[in-house]
Amino acid sequence: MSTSEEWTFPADVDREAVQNALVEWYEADHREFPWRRTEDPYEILVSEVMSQQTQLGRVVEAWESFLDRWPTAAALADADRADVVGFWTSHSLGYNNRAKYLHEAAQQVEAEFDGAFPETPDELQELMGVGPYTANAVASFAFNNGDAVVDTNVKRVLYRAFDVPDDDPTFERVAGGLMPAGESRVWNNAIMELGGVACEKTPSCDAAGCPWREWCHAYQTGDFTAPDVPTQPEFEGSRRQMRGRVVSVLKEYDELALDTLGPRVRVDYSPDGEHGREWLRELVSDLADDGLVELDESDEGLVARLQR
DNA sequence: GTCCCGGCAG
DNA sequence: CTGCCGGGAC
Repeated sequence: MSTSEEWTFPADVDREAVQNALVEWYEADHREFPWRRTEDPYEILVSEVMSQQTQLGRVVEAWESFLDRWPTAAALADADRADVVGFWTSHSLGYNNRAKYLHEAAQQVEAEFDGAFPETPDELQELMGVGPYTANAVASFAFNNGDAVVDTNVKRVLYRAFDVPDDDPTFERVAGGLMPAGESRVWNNAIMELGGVACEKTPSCDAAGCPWREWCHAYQTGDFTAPDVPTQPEFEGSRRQMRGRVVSVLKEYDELALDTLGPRVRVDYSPDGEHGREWLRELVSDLADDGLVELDESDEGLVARLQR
């Protein structure tokens, strides 16, 4: 195990051979995803946002029908927020905030970039919901103009193959240094493919024909430890689950009084109980602060609806 | 239970 | 830097 100070790429390893081996391995065979056949930055951004914390297999259908409904950034920018969030929840795409971010990003492209999609990682990061990973991914896959992406896959691969210390700035430096200049499109696809089908948590080096076996520190030593990924809190019964239910229920109605919404969110809802009106009002109020839900006074008291 | 091509707000 | 954000698949 090495430390992060002065970590340098192993001197006895031929970087160019490492690069070529991976690119050739990728080009010989890889999974076909529809977003790997487009260079439209909007279409790629949609795929990247959907892919965050959601398995790729489940994204394919959602991606196609999302683009069917909102084919361009301009079309999405004109959509109602409620429709975009409603689509998100009905396709079980997770974190509804990401639907809002995507909607906002589309509006930024129209308003701040005059309809011309940004092409550099720095400009892309100005879009809502786009951080370092997504910016480099879109710049790479749409414009072949990105830096090395660093996600949990890439970290795991570098950590195992070259014993890179588990430290974000080091991962970034090493990933950047390993990427062949001007080839971000194929490279970032290839290294993430490696993490996805060969160097998974439980690795399949031989079965997947990993192209780095001859250099791989883990393959040599048999120690396939991976960097720690913070384990997520329990989902069942969580606040996140309840938020999801609120959005999912509101999608089916124009508006709903809190005491009508409550029982559809929790079977044990009772207005004055522990998980009652106060609890629900706070939950919905936070969703309102997030821009996902609206909360209004009416004759029947407080009513909630998806935010337009 | 654990994983999944992160990012935002405080 | 920390807490938080959904939900299906395995």
